[in-house]
Amino acid sequence: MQDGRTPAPARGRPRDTGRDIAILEATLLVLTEVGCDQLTIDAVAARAGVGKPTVYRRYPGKAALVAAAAEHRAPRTPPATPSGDLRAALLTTVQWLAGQIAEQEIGLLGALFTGMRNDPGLAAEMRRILRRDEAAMTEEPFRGVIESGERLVPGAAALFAEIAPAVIVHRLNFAGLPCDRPFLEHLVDDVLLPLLRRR
Amino acid sequence: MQDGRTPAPARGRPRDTGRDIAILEATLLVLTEVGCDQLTIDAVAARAGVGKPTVYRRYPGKAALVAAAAEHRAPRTPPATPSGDLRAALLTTVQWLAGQIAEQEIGLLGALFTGMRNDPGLAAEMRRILRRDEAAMTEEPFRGVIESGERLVPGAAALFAEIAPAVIVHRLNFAGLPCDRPFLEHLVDDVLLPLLRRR
Amino acid sequence: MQDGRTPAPARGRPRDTGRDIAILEATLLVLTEVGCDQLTIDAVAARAGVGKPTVYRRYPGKAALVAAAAEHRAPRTPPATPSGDLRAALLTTVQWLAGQIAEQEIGLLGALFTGMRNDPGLAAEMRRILRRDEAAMTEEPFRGVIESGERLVPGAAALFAEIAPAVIVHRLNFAGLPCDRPFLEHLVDDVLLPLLRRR
Amino acid sequence: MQDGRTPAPARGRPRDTGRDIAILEATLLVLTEVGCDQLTIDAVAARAGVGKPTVYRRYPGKAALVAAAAEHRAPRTPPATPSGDLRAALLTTVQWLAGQIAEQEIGLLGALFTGMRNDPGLAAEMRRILRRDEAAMTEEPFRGVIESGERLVPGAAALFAEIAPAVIVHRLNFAGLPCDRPFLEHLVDDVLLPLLRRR
DNA sequence: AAATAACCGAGACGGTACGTCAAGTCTTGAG
DNA sequence: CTCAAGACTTGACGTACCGTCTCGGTTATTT
Repeated sequence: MQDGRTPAPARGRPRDTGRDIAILEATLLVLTEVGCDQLTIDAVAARAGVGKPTVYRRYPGKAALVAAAAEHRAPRTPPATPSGDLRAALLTTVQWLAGQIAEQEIGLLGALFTGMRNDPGLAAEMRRILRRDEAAMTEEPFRGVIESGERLVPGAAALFAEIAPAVIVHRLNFAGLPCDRPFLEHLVDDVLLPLLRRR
Repeated sequence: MQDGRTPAPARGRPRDTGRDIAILEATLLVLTEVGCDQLTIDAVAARAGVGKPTVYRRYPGKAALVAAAAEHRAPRTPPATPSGDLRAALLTTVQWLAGQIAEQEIGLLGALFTGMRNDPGLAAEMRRILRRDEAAMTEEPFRGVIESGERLVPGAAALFAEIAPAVIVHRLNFAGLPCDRPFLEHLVDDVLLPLLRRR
Repeated sequence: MQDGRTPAPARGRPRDTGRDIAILEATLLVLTEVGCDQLTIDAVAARAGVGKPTVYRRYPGKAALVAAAAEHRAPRTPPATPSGDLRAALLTTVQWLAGQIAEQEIGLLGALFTGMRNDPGLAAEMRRILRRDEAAMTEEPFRGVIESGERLVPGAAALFAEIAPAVIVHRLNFAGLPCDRPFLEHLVDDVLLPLLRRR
Repeated sequence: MQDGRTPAPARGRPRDTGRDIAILEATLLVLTEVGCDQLTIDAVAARAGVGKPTVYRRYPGKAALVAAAAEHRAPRTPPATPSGDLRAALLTTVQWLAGQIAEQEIGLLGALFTGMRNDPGLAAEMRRILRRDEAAMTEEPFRGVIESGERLVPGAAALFAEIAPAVIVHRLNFAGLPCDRPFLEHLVDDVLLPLLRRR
């Protein structure tokens, strides 16, 4: 410890960037295999072919690791929606949304609950990630609609982002029911369209 | 599937009912003190004045114990709502609902995610408990309204039960924002009332 | 209460003698199967088809139970020995003795060590049993010899009882070698005969 | 594979030798305090100032731990014996031998019986230790005697090693009697000297 | 014949130790 | 200064057995 001024003069051996990626992808693999609370740092390190301290040098604990893995996922871009047909656009979006949540978020939710109580900063970070994803996925269906002259209530996109993910997550995790086509049509026809369309 | 005969001949020393209660109440105590994932069976046993095997004889693990403790809580009855005023009734109910979720469900959610992956039966059990509570709390606000002549869409209660808890849980846990008065008024005025009132 | 003279008026139901035997034989079985320290009261009770308190009503613990089981064994009578031939008599006896120790005592020795330190009374009891057995087995070879005119040192039987079992046990348990024919002949020819014969 | 001679490339952090010693000495301490079957791994770990897994990383169980502790003892060298006087030499040696067995082997015998059934390799190991000690202690008394011209039977040392420890152990553990001076003189005068002296 | 008292199987109980597992830190030797 | 490997402390895990007790029920003697 002889010099504190230089921000990062890269003294000694620099970190291997390949390890960063290997760790994150190993985390995602283990996460989907055994779930979040069964995930162990040892397993991640072994899967990534790195030592345990190499993981701890990057992340302070399991929660931060899972958060970083969530961040690392390929950015999820919602499918293009047909302009002019609000119902079809909403249906396409919620269908894709339900698939994403069902497939990928399952392990993440546990990590979120686990880590949030012990580390508020981490909680904020994970919320930021989730919000970014939701924002991306809720802009799409209204892009073409506005041009088409369909009349929507003010703040329709925000309302959609507030309700659609909530109802889908709640159905999957608390009701334990699948988000199949009939349910998604019910969601669009009985909830979203009545709410978002200008009355 | 009912059996007309005695379900169990009650061989051997019967379990001490006092211990059942002591264990469950100790669980609730520890749960609220340290949270769900920090809860240890040893702590529960010590708090209940009971040996560890006495806990394990009743529940196979932490998740089942927390589930049983949730079941054991005094049944939560929503407050009476003013007849005739749908908006006031909804506001009263969502306010109480938000309070319940914020205060009590905190530990349960973690347990739910913890146990769901390993034991589908346990997951079903916890969902049953949550649904029972939600059912009780969504019947109330529509009791007096129907008589009052206010016109509601068909299946209004089910729609309320589908949306209100979902949005509240999502806001608390994923957005990390409090369910304060302005939010609840927004929920009632901008989401629930437009949806439930006959258009 | 009209008669106080009988030491045990046997009020109430008397103990089932069949259980006594079942317990002891189950003890011997378990003892030879898993050894002494792996023996559990539960296993003995289960094997005997009785409840645990039925065992504890008779014996205060594992050590006493094993001691009683040792006592219960069929009294071991050494084989008849040829009169007049001291060497043959000794060889016959040590051969039988080695067989007894190798087959039966293995589990008992552990019990002896286990129980002796905690309960001096039990230790005395077990020593009494062992001594009784040894006494019986060391009288035989000298019965016919005395009449035959062969000259022995005074206290030959005691000397035999002091040395022969000691050397056999030591070889089996500490050296871990079998007491085969060559060893036994060595024991007789190089140790016992030179010692016992009047010089 | 460039070097076949190094037995282990010593990857990772090597074991702390200080812990090895601390564990063994703590084992000996606990052993002499509470005996062998009352010895618990937790107690040893606590006494050594060491975590339980640190003990289990080195030894698979209680028996192996006790065996290693026996091995670790300072090598026990018998006292020097007077040359030329066989009786005095034998008496000195058996006296010391009886003291050693009475004081130190107490815990070991239990461990031996405990571990022998489950792990034949361990049993062999303990026998090796015991034999090594016995070998050391039986060489001494005959060192000076041979020069002195006293005539001994061939294989006198082996005979001594075969009989003396056996009789002493048997008296201590099975007869439950102390190895006091009269007994030791009896052992030397009535057993050892008649056997070992050339007739 | 009825009452009494000890017996019985089963098994719950508090307790103690077991042996395992994971978390997060520290230490080595190599690069 | 980083890396892989792995030893380290800590602490909870879930299990096994201990010896005791409590239950419902049985069996003999005593009244």
